This record gives sequence, structure tokens and C-alpha cells, in this order.
Amino acid sequence: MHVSPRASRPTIHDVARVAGVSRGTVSRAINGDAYVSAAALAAVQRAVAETGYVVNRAARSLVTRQTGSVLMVLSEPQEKLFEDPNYSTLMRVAMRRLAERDISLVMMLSGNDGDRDRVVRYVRGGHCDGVLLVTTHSGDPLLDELSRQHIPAVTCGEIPGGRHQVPFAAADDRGGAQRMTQYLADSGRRRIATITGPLDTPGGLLRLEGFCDVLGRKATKKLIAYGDWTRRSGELAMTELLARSPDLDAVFVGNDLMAAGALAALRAAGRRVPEDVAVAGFDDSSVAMSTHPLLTTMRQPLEQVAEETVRLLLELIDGSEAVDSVVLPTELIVRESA
Amino acid sequence: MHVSPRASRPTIHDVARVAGVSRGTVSRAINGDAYVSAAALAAVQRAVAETGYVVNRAARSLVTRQTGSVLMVLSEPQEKLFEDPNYSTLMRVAMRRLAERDISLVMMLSGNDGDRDRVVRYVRGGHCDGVLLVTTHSGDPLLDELSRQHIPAVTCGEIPGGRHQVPFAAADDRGGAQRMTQYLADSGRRRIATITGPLDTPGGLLRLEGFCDVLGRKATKKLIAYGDWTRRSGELAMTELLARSPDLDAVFVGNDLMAAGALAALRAAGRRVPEDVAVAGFDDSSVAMSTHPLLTTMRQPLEQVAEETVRLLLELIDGSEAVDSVVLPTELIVRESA
DNA sequence: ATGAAAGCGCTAACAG
DNA sequence: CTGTTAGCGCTTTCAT
Repeated sequence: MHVSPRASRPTIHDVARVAGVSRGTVSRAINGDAYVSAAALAAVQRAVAETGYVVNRAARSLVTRQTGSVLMVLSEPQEKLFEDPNYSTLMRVAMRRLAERDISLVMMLSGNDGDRDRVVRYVRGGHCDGVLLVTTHSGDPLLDELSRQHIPAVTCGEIPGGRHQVPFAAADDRGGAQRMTQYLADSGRRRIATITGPLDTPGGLLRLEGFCDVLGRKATKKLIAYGDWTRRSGELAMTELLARSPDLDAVFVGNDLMAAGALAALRAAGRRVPEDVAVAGFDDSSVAMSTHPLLTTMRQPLEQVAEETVRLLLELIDGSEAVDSVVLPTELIVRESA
Repeated sequence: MHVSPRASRPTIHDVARVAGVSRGTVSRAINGDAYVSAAALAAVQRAVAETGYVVNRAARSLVTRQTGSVLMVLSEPQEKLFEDPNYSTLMRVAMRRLAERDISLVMMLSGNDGDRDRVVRYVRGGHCDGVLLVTTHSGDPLLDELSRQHIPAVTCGEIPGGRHQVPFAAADDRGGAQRMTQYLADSGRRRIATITGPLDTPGGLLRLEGFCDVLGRKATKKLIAYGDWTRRSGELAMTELLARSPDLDAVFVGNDLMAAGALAALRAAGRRVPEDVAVAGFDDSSVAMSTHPLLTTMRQPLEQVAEETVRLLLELIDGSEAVDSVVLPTELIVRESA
């Protein structure tokens, strides 16, 4: 006595029988083909409701060669993946916008070689109609595979050192950094230091460049320290800066999380913020509102960046040959720390 | 002149030709069937490498009626979705563990009715082999669909008011709350208040119950305020408590984020922490290390909870008729605030 | 141990 | 406008 492991679902055949039309007509009705009589359409709709029919995507994929899904690839080392609100915003927006078009979002990690291999196999297998890249690095073999297979792909944030021309949407990191540095200088700060993110990330590099654009020769090595976006690294970098340049009176930090770390280091060193040292962050993430003092920072239009990223991908999937990358303006948020 | 939109991929047919065997044999070789000669196996492997063959999942699904994918459903209103590290940990662990078995993770939101509908259709369509529920509420129509279709499902955190017996993995919220409340009492605190999470979430309800377990009749209405997990709600609730019970000397807050808000309210009211008022959180999330003073809190074994959740689901997918839910112990982390 | 052949459920080309 | 038909690429009997 074999019990079928799962109730078998109604097929297009059942719908055709109930509606009293052929399978071809059902297919046309379902897919919004113009050549369907009103009567047939109504009959099919009734039959679909009655049978509880849901299209079998595997069968459809087999013939259309479209999968109805988009792959989002997260390429950071897994641990610190989600300290950054960038990811969650993009994910949320992508889920919403793709769902509207009945495209499903599948997520894969690509932190180590094994992962990367899996992702390449997945893409090569044609299992998705497009790819959403997050923090991809320049040498990633996935980029080659993508262009070889002509799979639509976009990245959220520019790929650093990109010889590959994957379109992207991003905040104006460089301009934002210039703006903040200028603000610090305009406030009368004379010895302005910076703590950068990893220089192999666009945010890390571009924000440092913006800083240097404004300060020019005054941006000496002694005033630049390197972090990795984590709170802890900000704390360490600040301690180091204090040792190297005890007379600094301001610090532009590459992101809010590191700025929170810097604040802790400053407090430990007995410096008052902002009286002795002004501290500025970048992102306007939620931590900016939970530090003491409240953090002055550059707001990134995360939501918009995410929206644009997804829009770009959708356009490509819909057949656009090429799309233009977009860069969105940042906004200075003055609170207490600078 | 029609250009094919995408290079056509090698099929099992190509592999068979190159390997000099039949398609049936290739299929057996690929799927690890025992009845394949060593010679045939080697030939197939060589041919696969040579052709760059990757199985077409859609075709396979069509016959096996398995999809090789798991659906993760996020049922919170979209905005505050990711303030909670719970989600990201579960997602990360799920991606890793599922990838190991070549199962892909698709994510869907189910915040409003439209979303919920889509999810039900997706599941009804048989588009996934199992479902990972996150913060599902008791009345969710998805639960009915799941049991009707006999689709394996587990939840991360118990479903409140659950008549449905979906297996789950969770931290010991109630025990943890008891432990923390007891710690506060043992420290000599006499007027202990609490700020709860939403009572329709397991964490919200169970942590309040744990609080009441220890305090008994001393847990009066005047000492209980309600929040919604957000920082802002914690700040508001604390302000309210201070107005109602100015003599309180400790507060057990349902999560760290609200505790950060409570800290701000206390500071605004001129109370010193922990001298005047002890503050305790729950979760040991990253904000606990960025407050001033550092937050004393209960650590949830998030990573383990996630691991167990996924393990449970995989067992179900592998054919277990039923699995037991698991509850993991929490740990008291004493820092500066209490 | 292997080949041949029959579908899985669907779309699309073709007649009508 | 609609029915018929030929596959899409794969697994899985059934013979051999």
C-alpha cells in the first residue's frame, strides 16, 4: 500500500477539462495572451478558482527557459555580513519589488571558494534570470561567468577597481566625504584625521578620496588610520590616531559603527566630544542615534539606492541592452558629536 | 537573423554522446545510483567536465517533484524587519547549511494580505520542499496551507498561541527572564519594573511571564510598560514608568534595543545608571556593547537556535514523520548597567 | 549494468 | 479565436 507522499496538484489539463476548453487555450488565458475570447477567459478563470490550480513553474521554465527568479549574492565573509543596514535594506526592497512581478529572490553566500563555486554552477545552470551582486570584489570569477553567459547583473555599490562594466546604483560616497570634511574644516577644526573602511571596498576608498580632496596636503599619513567597518576596528584606529597625533581636534570616520568605536576610545582617553574632538560618521545608520553624544553623520539614501539597483536589474531582464549606473546624493545630518 | 538570447547549455544528451553511453546511464552516474560500472562512471565524469554540464533543475523537478529549494518567510511588517539580529543569524546559518546540501534558499515577505497570498500560492504550487517560518502569527493562513499540503515546516521561535504544532527551536525566554529578574532582586533592588515586547510575540509574552514568575504579587501594573521592540518605544515606556513609579530602582527590558532607549530616558530624567536605577536588557545584541554604560543582558544562543531550526527542517525534508522542538539555555552577561 | 522509451506539465508553432 | 501537437531536459521503469 503506497501512500503518495504529497497530494498531487491540479494541472493545466484539469483546468482545461473543467473549463471545457483545450490546454492551449488555458495556457493562453493564464499568460494573458490577446487571442482568447471573453467567454473562454471567464470559463478558465472559474475553473482555476474551482480547482485551486497553480502553475507548475518547473514545467513552464523547461519550455520558456526563464526561471522567474533572481539571485542575490552576498560576498562578504559571513560573520560581519549583517552589521551593515545596507544589506537588509537592499534585501527588503528587492523582495518587495520582485514579488510584485512574481519573481522570487534566492540568496546565496559567496564567502569562500566552495561558495563561489556553487554560485558559478548555479548561474551556469541557468537557474536564475538575473543576479544582484552585493559587495563583490573585482577578481570574482562570478563576474566572468556572468558576462560569458550574458546573464543580467547589477551591483549595489560600485565594484572597486572594476574593469568589468556591471551597472550599479550607489550613494555619492566621494561627494559625501568631501562635504563632511569641509563641514569639519568650516567649523574651525584644524587637525582633522580620518578612519577609513577597507580600501578594497568602494565606500572605503571613495570616502578616503573625498577626505583627501578637501584637505589636500594637510591629509598626512599620520592623520589616516585604517579600519574594517567594525566597531572594534574603529576603537583601535582611534587609539592609534591619538597616539600618533595627540593634537587632533576632529575625525571623519568611514561609517557610523566605527565612529561608535572611536567615541569609546576618545572617552577612554579622557577627550570630550565635541569640545576637544569632533567626531563625524557616515551612513546615518541606527547606531548614530544610540551613541552618546548623538552622532553627526552623512545620510546615505539606502532605500533609494536599493530601489534603483533593483530597477536597473529589472530593466536588463526585460531586455534592455544596457542601462546607466546611478549615483545618488548624500545628506549632512548634524547632531551633537560635531 | 535571429540571435538566440542566451547560449544554450549542454544537456544530458551531450554528455551521453561524449561519454559514449546512454542518457539513462548518465543520469544514474550523476545521481549516484549503485548500478553504474566504474568505466561508465569515469567516462561520464570526464564528459561532464569537458562539456561543462550542469543539471537543469527545472527538468529534474518536473519528474522528481522535488524542487531543491526551501522558502524562508518573514512575517513582520517590513520596516523593522532587520533591527533584530535574530533574522540575519538565521538567514546566514540557513544559507550555509542548505548550500551544503545544494538546496537553495528563497526569501519572501509576508507583511500584508497581498504578500500572504503570494506565499500561499507559492507553497501550494509546490515550489519549495520545506518552509522556514520567522515570527509567524497564530492566525496566519499559511499555517493551514502547510498542514493541508503536508509541506515540512519549522519556525524559529515558538508561534504564540499556537494551536498548530509546527516544531520550533528557540531560546529559553521564560527561564532567561526569571534568571535576570532574580539577579536584579538579589542585587538588592526592591522596586523592579519591566518593559515588555509585543505580547503577541513569544519573546514579548514569555519574558514578561518569567518576570512575573519571580516577582509574584510585587509585579504590579504600575511596574509594567509595553513596547514594540524599537528603541523609541523603550524610551517612551521608560518615561511612562518613571512618571508612574518614581521610586523604581531597576528595570528589566525585553530586548537590548529598547533598553538603549530606556537608558536615554533615564539620562534625560537625571537618574544615574546603575547607581539610582539598574537596567537590564535581553539578547546581548551588538547594541549592548555600544550603550553607555555597557548593558547587562541575557545572551540568547542565536547561532545555535538557528542551527537547530535548520536541522529540524532538514530532518523533516529527509522524511522524518515528526521531530521534537528544542529550547536552548540563555546566559547572564553582567556588564555595567546592573 | 545498460539502452530504449515513456512521460513529468507546460508553451508555442501550426493548422484550421 | 481555438484545438492539436511537438518538444523542453530529465528520471525511471522495463527489457535485455
